[in-house]
Amino acid sequence: MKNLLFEFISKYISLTEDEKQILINLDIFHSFKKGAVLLEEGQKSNKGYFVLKGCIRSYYVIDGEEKTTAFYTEMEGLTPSCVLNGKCSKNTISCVEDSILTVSDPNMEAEIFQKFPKFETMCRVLSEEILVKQQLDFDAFKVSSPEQRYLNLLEKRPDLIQRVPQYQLASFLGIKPQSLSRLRTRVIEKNKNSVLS
Amino acid sequence: MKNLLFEFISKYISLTEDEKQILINLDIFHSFKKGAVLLEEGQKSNKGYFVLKGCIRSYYVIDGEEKTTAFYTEMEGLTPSCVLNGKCSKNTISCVEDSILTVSDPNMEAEIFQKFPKFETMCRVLSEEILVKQQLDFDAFKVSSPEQRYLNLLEKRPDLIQRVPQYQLASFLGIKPQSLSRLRTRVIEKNKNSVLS
DNA sequence: TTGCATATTTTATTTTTGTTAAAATGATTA
DNA sequence: TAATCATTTTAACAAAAATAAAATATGCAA
Repeated sequence: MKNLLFEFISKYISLTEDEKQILINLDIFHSFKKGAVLLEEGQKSNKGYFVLKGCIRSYYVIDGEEKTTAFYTEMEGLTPSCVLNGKCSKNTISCVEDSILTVSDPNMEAEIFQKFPKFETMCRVLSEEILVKQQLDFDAFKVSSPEQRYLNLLEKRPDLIQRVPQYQLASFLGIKPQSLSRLRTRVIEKNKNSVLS
Repeated sequence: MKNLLFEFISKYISLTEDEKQILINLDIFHSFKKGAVLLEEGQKSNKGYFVLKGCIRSYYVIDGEEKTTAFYTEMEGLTPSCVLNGKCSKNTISCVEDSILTVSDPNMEAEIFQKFPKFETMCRVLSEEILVKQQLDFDAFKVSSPEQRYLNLLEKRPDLIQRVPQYQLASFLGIKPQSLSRLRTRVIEKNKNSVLS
């Protein structure tokens, strides 16, 4: 598991064995069972997560209904908003599958950044990359119809459609589960026709 | 104008006069006329922008129609995706108003980061803050109806509704100009009733 | 200033999604 | 296995958005 993390880090900076050992000594690797709650609505937390294996999701409960807004899978990281703004969380973070995650907090980061400035450089670069990626995702969401969003998801993250229940995908796509069900039959119908012709 | 920038920076780090002078010497302050294009679709660029005064927007041209996805106003910054991924830009960045911006590129950043590591810390923190803020915006967008999005914009960025043509706001809200027009009359109608009762 | 061209907003018709309710299917476990 | 709970599908109807077309506003040149 550790190697997954170091392989990922190696894309940005190179670490000596000593540096790796220091990271390991921070005891950041943790396993969670499917359904485990990492952050509960109304609570505060200073923990950030990085997915080595598995899948976690963020959701809000609005008028008694779960609204899923994000999924994080292998090699994706998440810092809940409450870590930075100190407010109570409006959303819940939980594991969709059994997962292996790294867990860290600002104190640990400060310690590492002080010891290895290149680690802060990596985090800056990573953060900027993710920001750009998310901006593109947001753009695509805005300019697309629900059907286009579904087709786009099918292309870009086909695994999610397998790993995650449809009613969670629906709010992730900004629509209701019933609409997603309808939309899918429509898409399948169209494909039939285009294959025939 | 310079003071606006230094005031902003002072929220994150403190700069000596020498450090400020070095920043000024980089010649990052530039004025642009309304309509000026900062980045054109299909082009590459390594320039990032920070708005000191004015307003710039990002838009895509899809099937001959402009789809506005973002506005940046005072004290907001933008790094186009092509700066990081090196690909041709899919969107256009242009000035909605006469604007005063800082313009920078990765080389300039590298130079500053090397001279003042605290500057890189600021950029990391800023980037993480913006990332969290954008995630919250994206979440709110997903769980809201167009009408709720409009009301939310009215509350959070009322200036935009004054500064920007309605058809640009529409795609920013993920709908067509026609729908926004109808939606507004609906909202006004509701307000009438609630004022009467 | 008028008149024209373009930009922007509004108004009708069609399509899609939301809503509510219920049924069908699938998974879990007592 | 039956019983329960979770998830997906289907149906009917209301509401909202997309599409298409018209109306209005704006900027600019003669």
